[in-house]
Amino acid sequence: MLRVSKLTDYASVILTHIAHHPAALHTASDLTNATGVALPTVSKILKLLTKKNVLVSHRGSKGGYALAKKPSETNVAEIITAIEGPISMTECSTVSGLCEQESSCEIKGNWHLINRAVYTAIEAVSLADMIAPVRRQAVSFSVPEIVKTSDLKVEN
Amino acid sequence: MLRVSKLTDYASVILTHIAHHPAALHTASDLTNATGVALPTVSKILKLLTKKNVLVSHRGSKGGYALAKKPSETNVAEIITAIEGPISMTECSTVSGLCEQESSCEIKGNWHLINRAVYTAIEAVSLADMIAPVRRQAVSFSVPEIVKTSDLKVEN
DNA sequence: ACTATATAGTACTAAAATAGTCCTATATAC
DNA sequence: GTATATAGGACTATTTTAGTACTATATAGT
Repeated sequence: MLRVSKLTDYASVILTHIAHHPAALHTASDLTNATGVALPTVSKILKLLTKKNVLVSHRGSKGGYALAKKPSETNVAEIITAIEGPISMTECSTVSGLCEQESSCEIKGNWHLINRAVYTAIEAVSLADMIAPVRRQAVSFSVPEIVKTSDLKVEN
Repeated sequence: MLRVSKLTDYASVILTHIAHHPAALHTASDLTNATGVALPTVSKILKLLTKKNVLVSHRGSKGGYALAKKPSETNVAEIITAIEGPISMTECSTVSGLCEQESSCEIKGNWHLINRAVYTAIEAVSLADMIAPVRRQAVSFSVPEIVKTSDLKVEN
C-alpha cells in the first residue's frame, strides 16, 4: 500500500493548523487541543520537524513552535523526509549491501528512476497547496525517461 | 520512508526474470533457483500476481507460470497493487471512517490529489521499462493542479 | 536569583503490520 | 493411477511503527 505513516499524516494535520495561524507561536499542548492528536505524539512530531528545519522552536516560558519558512516554501517531500527519513521505494536504493541479490540485481537502476519520478511529484506540492481549496488543472514537469511519452495518459 | 514492501521488491525481481524468458513456463522452484528468494515466498508472490492477472498459471505436471500480457503492457502500479493492495498515501484516502479527525480534515482532498500524482508516475512505468538499460530524458505528463508550474524543477 | 513554563534528547514499551511457513485440496501430463 | 505443480487458507515469527516516560536545558517574568 505505498503509503505514508500515521505520524506523517498527523504531521500534515499539525502543519496545516499552524499554517492557518502563521503569526502565533504554538505550544505542543495548544496543538493537541486543536488537532486531537495525543500530546506525547504531537511533541515527538514537533521535535522531528524542528530538527529538519520545517519548524523553528522557542524554548522557555511563552515559547512554542512556528513555521521556519513560508507555506509556499515548504514541500511535502520535506515533511515526509523529516518524519520517516529518506524517501525510497526499495531498500537497496538508499543503502548498499542489505540485499543478497544486489550484485545480480539488474533492476536497481530503474527502481532508482521510479523513486525520482515519485519524489519529483511530491516535491512539487507545497504546504500552501495543502491548505488551498482543491482544484485541478494540467501542468507539466520532467521525469526520468523510463516514463515514456507513449505510456502517458492525461486524466484531467 | 515512502517505500514498497520486500515482497513487492521480490516480485519485481521474479517478474524481471520471467520477462527475460517469455517463451517458457516457469515453476515456483525454477524461480527460486533463478532468484534466490525462498520457495514459500516465491509461491506466495506468484499466487498474488496470478490472482490480479499479471501472470497466468498452468496447473499439473509441466505446469508453471507465464506473463499474462506483454512486458510493455504490465505497469509498476499493477504490480504494487497486486502485492500490497490499493495504493494510497493516507488511510482515509481509501477507506472512510477510520480517521477520528475525518470530518474536520481539510487536507484530505489534497492528499488524494498527491496520490494521483504518485500513481500517475508509477503507472507510466512498464515491466518492459524495468528490464531496459537505464537511460533518461525529459518528457511531460499531466498531474493535478496542486502541483504548480512555478514549483517545478527540471532535473535532467 | 528563583520559579514556572516550555522545548530537547533519549530510552523504552506496546501494538500493528509484514514476512515467511506449512498444510490440504485440486488440476494436468504421461 | 501417479507424479508434479498450482490454489487457497491458516498460522507464526519478525520487524516496524506508534506511543510513552523521563531527564536535561532554555527563557520570561517577578
